[in-house]
Amino acid sequence: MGEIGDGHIRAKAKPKERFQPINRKPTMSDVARLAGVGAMTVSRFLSGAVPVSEETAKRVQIAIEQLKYRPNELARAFRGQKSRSIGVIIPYLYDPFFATCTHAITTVARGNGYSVLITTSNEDTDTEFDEAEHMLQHHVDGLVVLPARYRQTRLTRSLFGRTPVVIFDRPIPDESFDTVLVQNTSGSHKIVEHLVGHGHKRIMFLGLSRSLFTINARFLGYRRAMQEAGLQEDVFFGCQSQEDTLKALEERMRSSKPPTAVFTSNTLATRYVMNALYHLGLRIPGDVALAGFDDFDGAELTSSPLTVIRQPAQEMGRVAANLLFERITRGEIPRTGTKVTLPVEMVIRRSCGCKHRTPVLVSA
Amino acid sequence: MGEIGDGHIRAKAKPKERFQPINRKPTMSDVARLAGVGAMTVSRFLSGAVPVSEETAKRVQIAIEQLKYRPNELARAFRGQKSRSIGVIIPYLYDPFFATCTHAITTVARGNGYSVLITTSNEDTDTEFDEAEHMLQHHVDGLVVLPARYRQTRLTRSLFGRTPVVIFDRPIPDESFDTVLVQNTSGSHKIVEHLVGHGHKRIMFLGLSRSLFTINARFLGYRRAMQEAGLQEDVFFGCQSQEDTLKALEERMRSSKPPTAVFTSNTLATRYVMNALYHLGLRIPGDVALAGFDDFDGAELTSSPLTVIRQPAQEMGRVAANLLFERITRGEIPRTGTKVTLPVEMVIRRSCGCKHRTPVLVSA
DNA sequence: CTGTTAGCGCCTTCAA
DNA sequence: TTGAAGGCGCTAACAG
Repeated sequence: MGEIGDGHIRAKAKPKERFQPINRKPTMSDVARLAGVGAMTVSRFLSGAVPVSEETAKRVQIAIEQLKYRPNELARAFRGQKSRSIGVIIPYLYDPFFATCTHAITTVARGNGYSVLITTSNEDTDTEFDEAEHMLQHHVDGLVVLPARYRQTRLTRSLFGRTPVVIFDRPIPDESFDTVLVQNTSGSHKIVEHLVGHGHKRIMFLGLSRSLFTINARFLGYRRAMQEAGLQEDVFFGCQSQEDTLKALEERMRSSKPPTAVFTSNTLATRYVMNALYHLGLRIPGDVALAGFDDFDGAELTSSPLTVIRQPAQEMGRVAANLLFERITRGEIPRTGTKVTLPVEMVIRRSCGCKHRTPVLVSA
Repeated sequence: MGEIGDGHIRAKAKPKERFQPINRKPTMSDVARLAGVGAMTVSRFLSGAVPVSEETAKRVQIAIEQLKYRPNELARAFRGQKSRSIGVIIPYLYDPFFATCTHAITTVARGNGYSVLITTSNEDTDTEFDEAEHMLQHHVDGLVVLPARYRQTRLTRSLFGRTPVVIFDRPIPDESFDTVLVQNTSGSHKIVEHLVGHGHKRIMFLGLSRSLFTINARFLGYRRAMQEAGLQEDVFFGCQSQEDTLKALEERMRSSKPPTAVFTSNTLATRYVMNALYHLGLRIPGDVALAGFDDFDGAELTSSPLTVIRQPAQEMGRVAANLLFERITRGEIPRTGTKVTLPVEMVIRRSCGCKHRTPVLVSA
């Protein structure tokens, strides 16, 4: 008793009701009552934007601590019509490349005082659509989407209304979205050129499917490099599984003109090919040289450290997030989205035939 | 004109205001007005819990589609005092193990109609604390936390109040939290036993620091296995970097009684050791056998496919999320949390000296 | 089966 | 510098 604010309990409060009724989180007016001020004063104290007298501030501060008051972000978001959260939709979280991008996004978001709502589409366009809906219902202030690749995307500008969206890693037809990509084509062009430089004439390309944007773009780089060198293409699409890859590779290697070098267009294909080569008893780079698109943890530990094109995953995430926050801040949706294409690097190790003991980086 | 509901526009509506005023997302009452019903009818139609006449339902349905109405989850959450979202705090998203766990958590969450708010602590206890605060302000209905390991944790039951929390992978002192772990000790015991079975007498242990729960637990498994075999320990803590690891390993390998086998207690140590051995010109398993805790993508591609203990990352995530949702549903916070310890598997490849061409799984 | 009222916690607006 | 009123969109509780 005798506490500051004692006399300010509203008359209509039931006798048993103390400052912090059990089982209910303290609200701003609880704090206000305890501090003997109006709720608005507490609000202003919290926002810091409007001056509050020192004396009052102290009382409010004490009340907040006493009640362990935490502002209700839900109410804030509801009231303010903005949630201060962004959504991220990616195919899989366990893909190291996606995870790294996402990590960068969350870091930027934190820097802007934003929360990140995350979900996975499992590469399914329907799931992706549903999750986008879900995020919009949650009134995220913006979205970063790494679109699922199978079937036709269902993401359109009209779905998102005035909510900014940044499309990531794989473009979608709608021109109005901001998009962040990497140099898929010139990267693979560079690395195939490197293989050509080693004197290879028969360089095989392996990939999952030409219907995938990134894979196709990488294929085009390979094609261009081969054409420029006056060499004949040797292409296999269909690295669905270890078995398919092995079968395809075995057939080619047993042919009269087997490839002397192989270029794999993503990590999975690289893995499959390495296993297949091991299975076939072929040494890298002695029997076949190997180079791949996309670096991965452990690429330096393989029997022959891999030469690869490295994508700037962190940078991609950062750029995408910054682009998004710019849009959120500006509040305007462009008719034509910004397209950013980030450079990649070639990491020269030994699988291509180079002799370096340590990796060499080359911008591509 | 003549449209159903035309006559129901409230008189007080300004003349220019049509059903969907530009630049404002449609609300439930917009829908209600257009359908010529009360807002509650729309609410009930949406919830599906209370019957609505077929005729009315149709009108509401049409109005919803016409306005492209989307329920405002923010308002729902605010109103209902629950956000239908859970929070996940992990050290790094780009750690494949963490990412895989998180993926499983998001999958379970989606199954329950929940959203996932995710953030990273960067292994910093202060960041972790702040982020936990932040999530609580967002009124998440529950949290899964993979605690940062350095310094003392600042997470306590009182911080979270009545919000359920599941602690993950690394326990913290507070007994009241539900916790999901794996068999760190018995897993490493098993794999060291396996090395002993190969006839090794001098088996070295390498790890980052004994102050880390998981590393210490794995060390204890090593210690027990060595004691049981009557062998002498050979331990190095301090695999901070490639250099430190190389230095320590080099010294031991040049000694009069060099280890004939090495057990590494996490992926990073494994990587460092592999690089170091390569650098020292030692072959695996010819010169030194190697076995590690924690499997990783590509472990089968290394010059000598690695024998490892595999943690059930997906399963861990699933179990943790399910535990959390049980608590959320029940709504009661236990005095003493449930402790779940999941089994691990030994994946026998060739780095230990086994001759299998394909991996062999052994429960540990 | 349907409508009305009230209020969740906060902050904008207005008044003192 | 401070307070009071009102309403964001939704739904529980209570009529009808």
